[in-house]
Amino acid sequence: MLELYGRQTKCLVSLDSIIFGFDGEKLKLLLVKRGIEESKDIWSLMGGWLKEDESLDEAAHRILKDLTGLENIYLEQLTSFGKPDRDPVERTVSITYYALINVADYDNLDYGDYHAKWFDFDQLPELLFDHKEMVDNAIARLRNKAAFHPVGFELMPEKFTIPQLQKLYEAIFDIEFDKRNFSRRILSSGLLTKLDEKQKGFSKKGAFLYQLNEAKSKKAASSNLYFIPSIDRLV
Amino acid sequence: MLELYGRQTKCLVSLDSIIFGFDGEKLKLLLVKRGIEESKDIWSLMGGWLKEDESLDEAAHRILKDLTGLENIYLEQLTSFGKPDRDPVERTVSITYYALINVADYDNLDYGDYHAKWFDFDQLPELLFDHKEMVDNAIARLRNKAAFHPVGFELMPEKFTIPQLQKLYEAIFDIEFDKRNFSRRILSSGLLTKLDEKQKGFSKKGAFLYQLNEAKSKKAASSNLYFIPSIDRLV
DNA sequence: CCAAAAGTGTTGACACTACACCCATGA
DNA sequence: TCATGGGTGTAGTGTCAACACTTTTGG
Repeated sequence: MLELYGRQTKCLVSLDSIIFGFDGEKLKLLLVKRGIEESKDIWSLMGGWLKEDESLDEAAHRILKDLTGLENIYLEQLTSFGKPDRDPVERTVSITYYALINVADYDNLDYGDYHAKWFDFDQLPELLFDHKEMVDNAIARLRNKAAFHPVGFELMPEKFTIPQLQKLYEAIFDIEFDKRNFSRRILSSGLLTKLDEKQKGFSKKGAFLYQLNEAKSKKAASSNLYFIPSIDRLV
Repeated sequence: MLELYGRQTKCLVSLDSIIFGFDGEKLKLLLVKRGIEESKDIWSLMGGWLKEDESLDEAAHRILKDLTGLENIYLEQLTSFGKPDRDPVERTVSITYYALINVADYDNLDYGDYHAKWFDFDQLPELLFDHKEMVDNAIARLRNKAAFHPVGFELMPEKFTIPQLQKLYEAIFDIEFDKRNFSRRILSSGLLTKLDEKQKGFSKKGAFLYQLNEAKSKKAASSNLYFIPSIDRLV
């Protein structure tokens, strides 16, 4: 180390979480209204300050819970942002996290004073500070991850249909897939268990419901076989 | 945001860089001896504190230069580490960076008082704090990246042979490749220009030297085609 | 002349893309 | 009965892994 601890400048550290959701049709992003003086009408990521005795992961979880009530979400760390003037009020280093959740499981979000709200990912409002850059970074990482790992299931309800899953991947990558190739690929992964039920109310024929095979998907999460065909050059 | 800026705790922020090197035979890691009171004999990553008016990237570059003299290195941000007790002296959040350089280009490193030294990657000494964890994280990222992008060339000298490049990839992944498949894959990428010279002094026959085709490799760096065969399940 | 490393081609298996028609049902 | 979305199969192509022998030359 170059210098002693004593004379170093300290700095605010914040955690900002990018929460992706899926409602069966479109990719969504969760945002809150920041409750402080200026920028009252600007939407923002779920952000807050790192406290004395918590780790980064713990802080990100605590902040998310305080702002939205969401608990036990799998958050993954992304990039740190630290330009000296990124927060005009005071210098802050911000570390981003992201998560994928199923919108239907968490639709009661008007929690506290923060008015968390789901936005269509392709119609985001203006965002605070450099939060747009954080979101761009996160979607890139999500695409990359989704191309090689079966992360999509985290966004689905417990029981889901293949066409629903396809819609999700189409939303993530913003392209369309051939449904024959898509279902072949997904089913051949062996991660899904076909149920004896069909989805009601959406299509007339009804699509079979599937469920994630937990045991197999644990294994698959750690490997890096690529998961979605014709994606390798898009990530 | 949950609370106002004023009453938040500030925190030391440090940058730690993991510098990988290759000497034609083995994968190397650059370490320095930390010059402060306790842990005098512990090797450490290139670390230092974030200052008032610099961005994270700028700080990482400055620190690397101060400790080793290395300049104009391409550093890429990795993960942040922030357990409350990770640095026993005082709470510090550390953001890691990594770089790939050719050992031969930077062998005059006994710079200042820091005694930067290259270690064989498979024979690292005990490291400071959680630096071992940082290194594990970085090698995983390097493998992932190297499997899909032609990053290996950054570690090679300007002119190099295919067998040398193969040794590098074998060092990174710690496995062996079939040399026919390896050279076919590398050459078919079109990134290399064959020179009219052979390497002298190593083998009796001598291997042809190649050079990176800069124009093509710029393009390839941004795409995500996977680069090294039979690697997809290893990353 | 021999040891040591360089260089080179083929084949079988598998995986991907492209593509079109029938099925089941609710309205 | 018809409109809507669900479900399925194949042929062609390309890419990957596996595999062994010849070449060059310094000692």
